[in-house]
Amino acid sequence: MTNPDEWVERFPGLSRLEGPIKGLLLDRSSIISAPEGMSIFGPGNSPENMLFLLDGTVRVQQVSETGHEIVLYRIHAGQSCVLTTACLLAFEDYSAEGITETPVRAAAVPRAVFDDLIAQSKSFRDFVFAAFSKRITDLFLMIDEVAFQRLDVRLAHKLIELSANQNVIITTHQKLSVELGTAREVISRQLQEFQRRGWIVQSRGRVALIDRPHLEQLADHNA
Amino acid sequence: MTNPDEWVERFPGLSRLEGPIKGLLLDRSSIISAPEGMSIFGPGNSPENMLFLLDGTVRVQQVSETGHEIVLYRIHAGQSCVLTTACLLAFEDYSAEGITETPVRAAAVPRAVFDDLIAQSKSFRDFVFAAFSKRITDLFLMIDEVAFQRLDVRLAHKLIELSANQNVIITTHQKLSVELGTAREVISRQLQEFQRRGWIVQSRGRVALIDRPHLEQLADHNA
DNA sequence: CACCACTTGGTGACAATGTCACCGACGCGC
DNA sequence: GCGCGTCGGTGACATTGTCACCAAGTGGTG
Repeated sequence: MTNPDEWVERFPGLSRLEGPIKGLLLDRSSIISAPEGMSIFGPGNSPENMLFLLDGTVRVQQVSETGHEIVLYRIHAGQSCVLTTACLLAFEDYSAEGITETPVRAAAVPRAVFDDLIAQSKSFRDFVFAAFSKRITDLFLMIDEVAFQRLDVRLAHKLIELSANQNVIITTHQKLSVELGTAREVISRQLQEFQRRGWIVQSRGRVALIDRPHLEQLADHNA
Repeated sequence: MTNPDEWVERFPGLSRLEGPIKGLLLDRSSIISAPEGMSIFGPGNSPENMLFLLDGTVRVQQVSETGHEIVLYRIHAGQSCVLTTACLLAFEDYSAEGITETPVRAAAVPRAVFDDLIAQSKSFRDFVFAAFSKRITDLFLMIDEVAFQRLDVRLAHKLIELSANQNVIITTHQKLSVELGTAREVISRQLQEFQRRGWIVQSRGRVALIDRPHLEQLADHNA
């Protein structure tokens, strides 16, 4: 029941669950996999199950009526898609979409089991509400950024976030513009400016971070 | 237990609750009031209770580190502050604030009772999750608007929303700029343009809608 | 009433960002 | 090689944000 090999133990928020609850979760869930670049939920594709991500990341993005795209957030290993799933169930016609950014493994929990868990376990309730709360406060922050933050600051921030200990980012100007909800030309100009200052070096489909301290200083500017 | 005078009956999402659950909710909650213009939650002011709004509206807005403000959403009679409260409890240091826009009456439910209700009633769970989901999808839409929608379209939309069957809106350019997360000067210019077109008439602290059809047409443009 | 402080709104110059049309360079399959 | 799609660059222009400043209204006070 508390076998340390089970996936539940690797979830920071779930390892503290009561023993029988863990058993229920393990018995009634199944492990699924998906390759990179696959849409796991989106318009006309509501999943039947609540997903708990074991490995990989899922990018959640949105396409507006004007044709513009923007990345809303990412779901990483150890987090759940519960809120996005819940939104899909509640409002069939919303436009967000979840796409695997890497090969992904996840535990799928049927809705009925999910509801049982909520009813029976305070720890599980706390986990779910914490996830909702975190997501909502993150969305508040994102609104603030999109509305008020300068683009050079946001871009520097995003470069550092995407680099994740590497000094080279494999991406295109187009993809970066979707990350920030702006136009490709704007990204091109900003990256040119960063390169002129000697902070980065660009090549086709690639950005190399040369002067991380300066980028971080700009990124922290009023953030 | 199902007395039609009780406040629960006036909540679209709660009137279908099981009888004993209604009783618990009624017995363990208390009715509170607040005057207009009061901050009912915000930084350094976490409420002890979950609130269910009986009368009035609460405006939730945010102040960024740059000093800019933006209105995130409103809570109307028949809705709950649950998610905002949950966020406050989970993340003490977030910057959103709830302000009464009218005199307000609300039912206050202690956290422990709230947790009991979640555990015991599927209907109550559905109510709470629907509220969370609606809020999150609304925030998605807001991000889309802030990032991609033209300001004239957003302003026309906001004027119609704020007018609510009246043809006169009592507000200032400053307040409108906070609604849309932009600058006062920008609002002034747009309203001048609307007035030049004969759609509105401005006076100090007041906007009169003259040509609602044209405003609506602009507001629906790509939305 | 005069005086003062504050709010509200107007204005022009300029910066930052978004939009559009177009171009050349690169990579890939044939 | 050739064609074709992706990637990035560029200039002109529109929209929006920022800043400094001003003028008119509003309300309080002596």
